Amino acid sequence: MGEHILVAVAWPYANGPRHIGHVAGFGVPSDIFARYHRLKGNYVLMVSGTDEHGTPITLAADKEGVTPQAIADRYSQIIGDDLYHLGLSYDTFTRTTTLNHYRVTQDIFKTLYEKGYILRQETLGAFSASTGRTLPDRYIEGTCPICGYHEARGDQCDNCGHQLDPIDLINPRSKIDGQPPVFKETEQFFLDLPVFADRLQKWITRQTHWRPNVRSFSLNFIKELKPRPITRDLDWGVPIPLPEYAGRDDKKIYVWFDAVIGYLSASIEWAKNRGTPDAWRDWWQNRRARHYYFMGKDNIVFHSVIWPSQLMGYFSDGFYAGSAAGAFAEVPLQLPHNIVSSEFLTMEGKKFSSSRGVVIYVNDVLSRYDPDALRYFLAIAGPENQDTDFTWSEFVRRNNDELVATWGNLVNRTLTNVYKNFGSVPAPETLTEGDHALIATVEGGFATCGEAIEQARFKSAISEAMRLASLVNTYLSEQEPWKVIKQDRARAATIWYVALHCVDQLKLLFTPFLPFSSQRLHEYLGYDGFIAGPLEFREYTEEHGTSHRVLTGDYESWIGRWEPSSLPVGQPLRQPAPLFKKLDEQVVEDELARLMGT
RNA sequence: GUCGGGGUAGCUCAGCGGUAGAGCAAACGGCUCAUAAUCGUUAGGUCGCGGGUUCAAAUCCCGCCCCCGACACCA
Repeated sequence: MGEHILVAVAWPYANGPRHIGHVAGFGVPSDIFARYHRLKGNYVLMVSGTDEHGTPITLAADKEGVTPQAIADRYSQIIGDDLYHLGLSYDTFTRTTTLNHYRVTQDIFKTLYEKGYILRQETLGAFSASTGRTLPDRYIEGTCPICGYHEARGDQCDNCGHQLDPIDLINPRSKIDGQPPVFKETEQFFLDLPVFADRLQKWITRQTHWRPNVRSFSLNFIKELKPRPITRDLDWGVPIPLPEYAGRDDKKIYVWFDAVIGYLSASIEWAKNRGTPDAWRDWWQNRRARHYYFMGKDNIVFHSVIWPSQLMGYFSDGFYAGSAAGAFAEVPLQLPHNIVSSEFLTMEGKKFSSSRGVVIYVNDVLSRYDPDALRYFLAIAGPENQDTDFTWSEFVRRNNDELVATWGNLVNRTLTNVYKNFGSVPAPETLTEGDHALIATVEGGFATCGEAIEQARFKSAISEAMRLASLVNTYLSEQEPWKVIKQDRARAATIWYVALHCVDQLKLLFTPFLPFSSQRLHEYLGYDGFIAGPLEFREYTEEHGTSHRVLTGDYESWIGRWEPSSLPVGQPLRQPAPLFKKLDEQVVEDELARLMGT
């Protein structure tokens, strides 16, 4: 009786390695959510990929004298590796430069165009004198016509704060090569957002389960909708699928229009790769499916307004949705059920900034620390409701004083005692009232933590699991089974059985957050099989001959369930080892020195 | 500038109309099975500033200060 849950995760932009702020905002939260729903027995489809079009990638390519594709290839590889090492369990993590993605994007563009939702309009654009490419407003600087500030940007003056138009700048010049930009008339395509305004307004008004800031912000945004340009004068992007643009390389679909389509195209790719090409419809053309989108606060409206408009316009038409048969026929593509946006992570009190060296890359952290240590920090101290600060001393403290001391130590003291004294799960005698009470409280975590995760309150969920772990520590301190065993071996066996049973429950409660250590614990407890198994990369070749790598996993074979488990009495334990590593205080200094050095 | 979010104990954060909360840090005590881990007790805040509404405000309203984001061609 599982539900169909689409977990749609923001697409990291492939112009560099990603820092921990990115995975804090949407990576770890979305993975917690997906893993939880799989344990619940729901049908989860978790998709994302690298976003590989747009101006910044072309600039990086120019700078290095390579092709945009080469830049995208390099960083797609690095970003995919990061997500793999962090254990983010995508069903499909692909890329926007696949043939499949181009086809889906073009079908949506073409369908919206034919249905009259895309307008054509002449606009005045700024172009680089040297390359002829579009110069985005923010890449133009000049003197502010209002305050005279010499380094005002084309979109805004940082000195007086006024919004500007690049044509108004005095002595405008390109930030890239210093040349004055060339202004000329150029045709662009616009998504006619105002025609969706009424439907958007009614739809969003009904979404009372959205976080209040997302909902009110979106409602406010749609009060002043204007047609939005969805093409750019660039040679890097998805080609415009109209006859008059066939073979032309000067105008492409805008990166934001195609990036959100990735949620759909990746789902279609997943189904195809799996050999069940229509399976994506179970999520996208199933009125009971629920779609959850995870992203940073900077791109709420792309998910709450613009992407829904694209979906409303496409509806049940076009090549993909329109080819549905049977129960899926005429069913429109489903709109988001919830938009889970995060705030931002800062670093030692400052905004992350790659160019200024204020940055901690994911691969850098994972080369020295366990993924669960980072996942723990991001889950319990991440920017869920407000900006939060990452500091190395806080990272070390959370790891040592909370993860290691409370949960790691509970597991370690329990396993080493039982392994040494009994070797297998000891048979309990009659449980006392207190024993039953503790078990009931810990098992209550499936309801309380589960409810918090469903509401995307991840900090609250993992805090509750930690609280339950410390209750078991208290229980052991009070019961003192290491003393009891000297007089009453049967009672000591019972106490250790109770503790071990609780550890077995906590293992499951922690699985969405700390999959690597929960899997190890699962094995120490003598179980076989995966509750959180390995992820894998698979290579897929498309019709035109190029291949790309997809991050995925065999999640259907995992065996954990989000419900109390019964540890079999007599099950032999395996030789235990500490679940987590305690970090030396020295790492704080070392890491800070490393930051200064970069 | 306009709109939205945030400013709560030394630190990181929760609470968001009804006698100020958690974790860590601090002080004291217990335990010694466990990665010198753990358990208990105590201490610690005029909840950014100034007004207002209310029997009652961290919580609602108004103004101000500071931080963050959006404001359409950066993603």
